[in-house]
Amino acid sequence: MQSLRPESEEELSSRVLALAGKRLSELADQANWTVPENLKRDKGWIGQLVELHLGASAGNQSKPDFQNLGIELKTIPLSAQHKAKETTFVCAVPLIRHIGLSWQDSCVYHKLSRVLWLPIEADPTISIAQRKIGQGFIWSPSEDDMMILQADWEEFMELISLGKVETITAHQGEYLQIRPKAANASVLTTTFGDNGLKKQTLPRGFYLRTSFTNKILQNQFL
DNA sequence: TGGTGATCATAC
DNA sequence: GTATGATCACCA
Repeated sequence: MQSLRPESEEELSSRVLALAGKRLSELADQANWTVPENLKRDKGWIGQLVELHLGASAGNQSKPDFQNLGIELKTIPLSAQHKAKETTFVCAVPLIRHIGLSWQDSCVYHKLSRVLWLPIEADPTISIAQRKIGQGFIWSPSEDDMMILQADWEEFMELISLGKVETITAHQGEYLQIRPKAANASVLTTTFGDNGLKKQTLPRGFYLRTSFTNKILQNQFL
C-alpha cells in the first residue's frame, strides 16, 4: 500500500485524526509489514510506517515530508506518563560553507516552520505491535519559541564559525542542542579548526530537547 | 535514572 | 559520506 499525498492541510488533518487510537499492528498489517520485536535495529520503523499511511513523499530527499504543503512529519515517542521520551532530530549541523548563513536561511528554521507532530506510545512495557498512535496536530513555533530557537542557533553557529565545534556539548542550548549524528564514532566529515585549517570531525545534528517538545504537547492538550 | 554521547538501517 | 527515519545505552 501507499497512500496518495494529501492535497491540503485539511485532508492531512483528517487522515491524522483517523490514525488516532490505532495500534501499530493495524498499520503494519495494512501495509503488509512485519512488526519488529524491538527497535534496536529498526529505529526509523515507526516513522516510515506513518509516512506511508499519511502519504508523505518517501525517499531520502532533503525536502519536507509533505512537499506540496511545506509540512515536516515528526513522531514523538511517549513514556507511560505521556511525556516525550526522546529528543527530536532536526537536521545536520553545517560545518562548512556556513559563513554569512542567516537564521531564516538555516535548516532548523525551515524544518520547524510547520511540523505535523504525531505522538505515539513508547512505554517499553507495551509491545511495539500494541502501541497506539496518539492525536497528531500541525504546529508552528510561537514568536517566543522562534526567538529562543534563533538565539540558540546563533550561539552555536558563532562557535562553529570560530572553529570550536568540538567544544560544544549537549548541555548547551535552551531548546536546541548539538549531538553526534552518525552511524558510529569513526565517521568523519570536514570542518575548520580554530587555527583556520581544514580538519575532519564527527558529524553532528541539531536536536530539540524533550523539555521543548513537552511544552509543545502541553500547550496543545492543555 | 535522565540526559548525553553513540549508534542502527537503508538509499544513493 | 549524506540524506532519510530515529532510539540505544551508559554514566554522572
